[in-house]
Amino acid sequence: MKLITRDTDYAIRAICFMAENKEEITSVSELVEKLKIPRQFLRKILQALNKKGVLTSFKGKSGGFKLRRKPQDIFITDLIKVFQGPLKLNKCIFKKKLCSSVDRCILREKIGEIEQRVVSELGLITVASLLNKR
Amino acid sequence: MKLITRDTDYAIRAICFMAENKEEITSVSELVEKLKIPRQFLRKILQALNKKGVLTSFKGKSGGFKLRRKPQDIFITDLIKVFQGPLKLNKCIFKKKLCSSVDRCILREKIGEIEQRVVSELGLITVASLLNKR
DNA sequence: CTAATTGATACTATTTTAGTATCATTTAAA
DNA sequence: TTTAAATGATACTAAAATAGTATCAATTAG
Ligand code: FES
Ligand code: FES
Repeated sequence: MKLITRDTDYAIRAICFMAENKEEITSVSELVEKLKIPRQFLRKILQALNKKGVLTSFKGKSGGFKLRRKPQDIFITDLIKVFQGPLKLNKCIFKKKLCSSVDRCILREKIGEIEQRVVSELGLITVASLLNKR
Repeated sequence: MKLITRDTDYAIRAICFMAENKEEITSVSELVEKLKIPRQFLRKILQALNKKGVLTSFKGKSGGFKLRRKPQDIFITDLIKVFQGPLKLNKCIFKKKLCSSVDRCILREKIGEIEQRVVSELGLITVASLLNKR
């Protein structure tokens, strides 16, 4: 049961690197060298982050990527959403068929509550908060 | 991001059925008919539950399965563990490499805390609690 | 002009989840 | 005692999600 998949993971690392290393523009080549992430996979990830408005991209020679927002305004949940879709643990497991003859399902309710918790806890974590304590 | 996979789901339904329907022994055939779960898949699931001590099995004609414990003593987390292994959201995503040059990782800590929450919330749900409100 | 870069897109590989098939063994009951 | 209905064990297949690769086109600093 993974809360964070590989692409989200790599995205977090890349963004942390870019946030620390204050050069305005960082290229894939530099990230590959420093973080040892497979090149094409990382490219795909950064392109997605660009499309979703987390990064800005610069084409051509000496191009690369740059954070579009400040580290304290980039939430881990944003990144999870980009790669893993909306943060839902829920998804009406029982298709409303069985687990309640009445029209409410205890298990689903409970999972809904848990989800709220997870979302709100995760919702507090920003890229900046991952860097602070270094 | 699924908190509960299909096999766990089916296990819960089957066990709820067996808990309600107070006949001592329930056969796969009956469950298949009532719950519309694929036969072989359900068999595999019930066999696993038997091995893990949740159910007892009875071989031969008119055999089947029976709850080994009372519904209030069967926790959803037990079932999750049977099919999905230990309840961990954690798994040191960053392999201790990057996200802290100091030797602690904020993200991991946070996820650890969230995990505790999830586990303790889920830990309160029993099969009995799913049936009560009908 | 050209080498270094991103954009777009299609493809492949691996792992996890879901489901099937089959034969052996057990047992209640005709 | 035979037999049909059950589980035990195990190996197999299918589908979906995750992880990663390959390639060519467009852009741009130098
Ligand atoms: S999970 Fe959908 S009705 Fe219970
Ligand atoms: S997740 Fe392992 S060191 Fe941060």
